[in-house]
Amino acid sequence: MQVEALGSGPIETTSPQGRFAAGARQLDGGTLMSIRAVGKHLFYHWDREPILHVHLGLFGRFRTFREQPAPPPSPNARLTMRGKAAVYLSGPTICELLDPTDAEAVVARLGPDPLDPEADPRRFHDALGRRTAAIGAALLDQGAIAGVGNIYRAELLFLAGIHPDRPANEVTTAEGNELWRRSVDALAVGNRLGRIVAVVPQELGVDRHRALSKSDRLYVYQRTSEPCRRCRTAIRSWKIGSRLVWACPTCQPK
DNA sequence: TACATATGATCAT
DNA sequence: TGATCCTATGTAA
Repeated sequence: MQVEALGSGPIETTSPQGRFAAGARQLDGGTLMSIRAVGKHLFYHWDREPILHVHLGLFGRFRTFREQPAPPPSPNARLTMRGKAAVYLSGPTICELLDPTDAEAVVARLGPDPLDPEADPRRFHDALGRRTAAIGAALLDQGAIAGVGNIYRAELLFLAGIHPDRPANEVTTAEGNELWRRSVDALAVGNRLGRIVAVVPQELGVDRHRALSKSDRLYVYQRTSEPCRRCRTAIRSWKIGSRLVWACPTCQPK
């Protein structure tokens, strides 16, 4: 957890790359109070405004160094935060400062987050009912459900036995409930383990907590032409929009 | 060294 | 739908 790692003292912030120089100057010397995650969006709350909003996107990455002294940041680090530990951010899609009102506006555009105990799954079901596009597209729409990405999309649809091309509004209530339930479970496991693990432990005799290879942790994602782990049918992949999706044609019939 | 690729999202057309 | 942004990594050449 970055809050604990950085500690309760003032944080020194810089932007070696320069693209967040003004923001880093504004944050410099502040104390980090808490970090809130909503879907893929992160909100850093300090002992003063504004709020730091970060979205890692496809390439973004945090590096945390607890040892003293920390190694120097890469020259293209967007933001460095140095307190008790050093945290370096590179390649984010979003790194900006927001007033609380604007931060709330970002959250308001997001669908329910399965990791949030207060999340209202009815908002997810309503969103599906309003969409005629494929359920495979709806699951990547952060306004329908927050936090699901391309890996979870493929794995959740496999777990729920739904073909990715099915129109979202033709997903039954039972299937929608199953999708939500699986999302809550799978994202919680991922959050706990720090990596995406979709396999159900009772199935396949797999222990989620063991150090499994990536392909051991998943059912369909990037397993094209490999046999389905349940029925041995070859996994297929195709594009929905611009992103590849994977599915078992037998376990997820049209 | 070069290129393809990647757990994402926005903008222009 | 396609181009674009951004960084790191693995594989091919």
